[in-house]
Amino acid sequence: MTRSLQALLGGGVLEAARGLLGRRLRSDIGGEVCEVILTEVEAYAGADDPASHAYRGKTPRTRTMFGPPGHLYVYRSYGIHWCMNVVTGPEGQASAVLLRGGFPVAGEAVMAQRRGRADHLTDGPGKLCQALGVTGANDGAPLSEGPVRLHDADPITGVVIATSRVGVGKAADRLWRFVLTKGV
DNA sequence: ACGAGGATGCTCT
DNA sequence: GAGCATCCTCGTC
Repeated sequence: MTRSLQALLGGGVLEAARGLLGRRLRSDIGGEVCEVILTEVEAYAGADDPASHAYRGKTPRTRTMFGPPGHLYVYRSYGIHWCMNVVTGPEGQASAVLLRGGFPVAGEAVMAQRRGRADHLTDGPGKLCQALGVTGANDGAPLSEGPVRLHDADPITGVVIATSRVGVGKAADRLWRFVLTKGV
């Protein structure tokens, strides 16, 4: 019996990030069901993390990160793309896990249509949101019962590699990007 | 396989 | 007005 998803997300952000790897993420949006297994995530520790959007306190954009764990924090990146996070830790503590990639296990045709190409469907945070149909409209949605859900089941296991976060200049010494690779 | 450069618009100072 | 938690295309090797 694995630790429940709810308990995992309510705890420390690094443990939550590692614990999200290998889990199923499903979207039911626009009448289409798509699902991936998460393979790449990054941890952002709110007030303790200069690289976090929430580092300088609560703003209109970051309000959902200060809310309860287990909800989506979706923001627009570089004016073009959507990126999604899973809010973690106790309410009031703005930590979150950025979902950067996965591999498709359902709805590949829909993902390809949304992406406008057949390859590189979910290997990047903006691509993952586009493939799953996630937009700012999903910001704040609970992952337990909304259009985007995390399965509370045993995750796929493998070798986890830790690196510095992508596109982040601040706190580059923190190896808070976690990638799930195939086990031997 | 890899790297450089441009597109694009919201957020906060 | 500066700075982005990015992606795509087109050039090299």
